[in-house]
Amino acid sequence: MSVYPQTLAPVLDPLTPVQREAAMALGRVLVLAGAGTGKTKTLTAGVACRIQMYGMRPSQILCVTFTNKAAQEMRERITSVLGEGQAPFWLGTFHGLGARQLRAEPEVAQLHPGFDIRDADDATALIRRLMKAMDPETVPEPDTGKKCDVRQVKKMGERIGHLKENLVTPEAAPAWVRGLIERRRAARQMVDVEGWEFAVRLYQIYQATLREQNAADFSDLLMWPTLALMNDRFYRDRWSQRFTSVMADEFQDVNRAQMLWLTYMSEYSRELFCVGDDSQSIYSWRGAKIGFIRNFVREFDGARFFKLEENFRSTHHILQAANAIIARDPGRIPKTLFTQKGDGQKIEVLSYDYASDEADAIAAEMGRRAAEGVAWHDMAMIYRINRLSRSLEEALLKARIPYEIIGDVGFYHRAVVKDALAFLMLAACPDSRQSDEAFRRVANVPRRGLGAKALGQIEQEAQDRGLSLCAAVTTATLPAKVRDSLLAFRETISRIGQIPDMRLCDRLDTLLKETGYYTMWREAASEEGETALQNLSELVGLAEGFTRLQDLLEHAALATASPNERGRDRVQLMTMHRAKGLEFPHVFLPAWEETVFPGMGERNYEEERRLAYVSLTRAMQQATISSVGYRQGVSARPSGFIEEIPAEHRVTGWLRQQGQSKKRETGGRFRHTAAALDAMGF
DNA sequence: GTGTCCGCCATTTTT
DNA sequence: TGGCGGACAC
Repeated sequence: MSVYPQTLAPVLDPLTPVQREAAMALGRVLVLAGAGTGKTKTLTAGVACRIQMYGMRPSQILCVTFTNKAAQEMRERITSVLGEGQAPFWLGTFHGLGARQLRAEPEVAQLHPGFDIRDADDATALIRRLMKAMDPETVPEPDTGKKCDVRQVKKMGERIGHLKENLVTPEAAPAWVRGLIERRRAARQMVDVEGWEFAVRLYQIYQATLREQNAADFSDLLMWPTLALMNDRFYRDRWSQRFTSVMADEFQDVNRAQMLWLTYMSEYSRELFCVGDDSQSIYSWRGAKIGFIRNFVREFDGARFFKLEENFRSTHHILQAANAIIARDPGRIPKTLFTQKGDGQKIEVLSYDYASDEADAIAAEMGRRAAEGVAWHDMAMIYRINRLSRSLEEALLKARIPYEIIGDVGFYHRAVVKDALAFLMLAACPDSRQSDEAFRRVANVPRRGLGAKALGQIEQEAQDRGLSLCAAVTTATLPAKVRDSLLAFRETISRIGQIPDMRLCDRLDTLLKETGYYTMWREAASEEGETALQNLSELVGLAEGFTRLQDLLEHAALATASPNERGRDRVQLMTMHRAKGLEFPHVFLPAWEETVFPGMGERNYEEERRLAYVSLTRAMQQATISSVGYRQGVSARPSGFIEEIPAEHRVTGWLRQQGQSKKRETGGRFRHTAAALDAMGF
């Protein structure tokens, strides 16, 4: 056993030998951490070792995660172990750290200090607008025949994102796409040539517009620093010499830009510590490249490799089921989870006639378990697609079971909140093009008679005279009524914007008051208006914590979680993707049917398999899989994944089954507990 | 020109 | 079930 300083005992003593060795390892390190094997714990210990054992300063450690939640958790853990101020200064999400790096030298993205960060919604809105503005005939019309419907906009947004993930600038895009088309053709794959060519043109206009507005989208935050690291030796030296160690969480999910960023940032130190699990790679559709984790050891000569296989979460049957399913994932790094917990319960496999039966039965069983003392929040329903939550929700409502759907629109993405921030933005710089999008958003809220025509006039005027939209209002040719109301609006906004020494939150409150925004919602006198007002007061309260507008805006763009208190005692509902990283004693997995799960098309079959692995390994004590014979009027058959679970680890019917449904006797294979039937009123 | 109603359509979504 | 685009009426 290795020797380590006494101060590290609280961190290292509780670790397993492999975890400890991994945490203490230096150089290029890959820790393959199976589900529930203490990934975060090991990473945290790694940070602690670097500081306490190897004498690195917290300011010299770069530690990156994907989610704010993970970053926050790490920060808390490190602080609790090493003390206040000991967490790395450069600890955050890829986007958060990229933003920080870009703020330091915005010129690498051809931006100016104080640039704006556009979230996904903003970017989509901009793309939609630009697509509409482009010659409509050049917009590719797929099967639907619609001009530029949501799907088309989404697809184009994805393509632009794809280009950026691959570090393709607008200038380089035409050649790159030509290459892509060639490659696909050579591989005899279908290529949407016209669509891609359109995407390139759109990308160029989109990026030019962002630049004009001094704004960066999410992908920019990483693409431009990475390009600078790649192409500018001095930039690279400057940045990589800052860090004696670079550490990454959820490494299986990194895309090309992120991988290169990590590589360059650690070029000087040659210290790159990555933790992840290739079996939990479920974001390929967002650009994640599973190859980076699978080829890590080959890629970096002399890299050290550790495998964490002892699971501290689930019981034996659950792990065996998960192991059996993931064992068939081709190309995986072999890994077998084991536990010292007991056998536990076998996986329950159930089938029903209809989706409503399934939902009712799950609700009833949840009620039963709650009656036996299981807390509501210790039970979760995890499904493949959001659409399924509706029927499940209905059943829970009917059974009066408290539930919470994880994955609703985050607080900062709500329209009201974005409106409010737009007022602030507009007030801060009405005469800058940077606030053009803010103007578009709220100039007509509440209604000031500004429609497409009038906006067109303003746009024209702004274009001709090089003004911001807000400034162009003064001289644009507009109907008198519209002009007057907009001028009044403009006056209000800039007056409040210029009040000196006003706190951000007070300014916001005043803006909302005087622009009639509060009144609009109050007069709506609807439930929606009610929550809007609540959100607004919440936002005003939140703004108290910020001095600079830019900080509030950045926080709003990069943060997602609602500031609401979480963890009330409710059953948790979420998608499989959302469930990654979480754990629940009781997990229900409905709709394991072919075409639902695995989803349609065999293209991403391997990833669907990994989703099965992720889903099953969320369960600590009991996992219940179900399927139905008919869903939405069409017959369905059980997911192939079900029979991949060895028979000795699964059982058909509720484990504590007490009786069979009379109603189902004819069907034969449909079973329910007596309690479930009672609850259903049979 | 703008506001409103209707009908169509949906994977997964860490930032 | 809801978000969006498009067709209509003021």
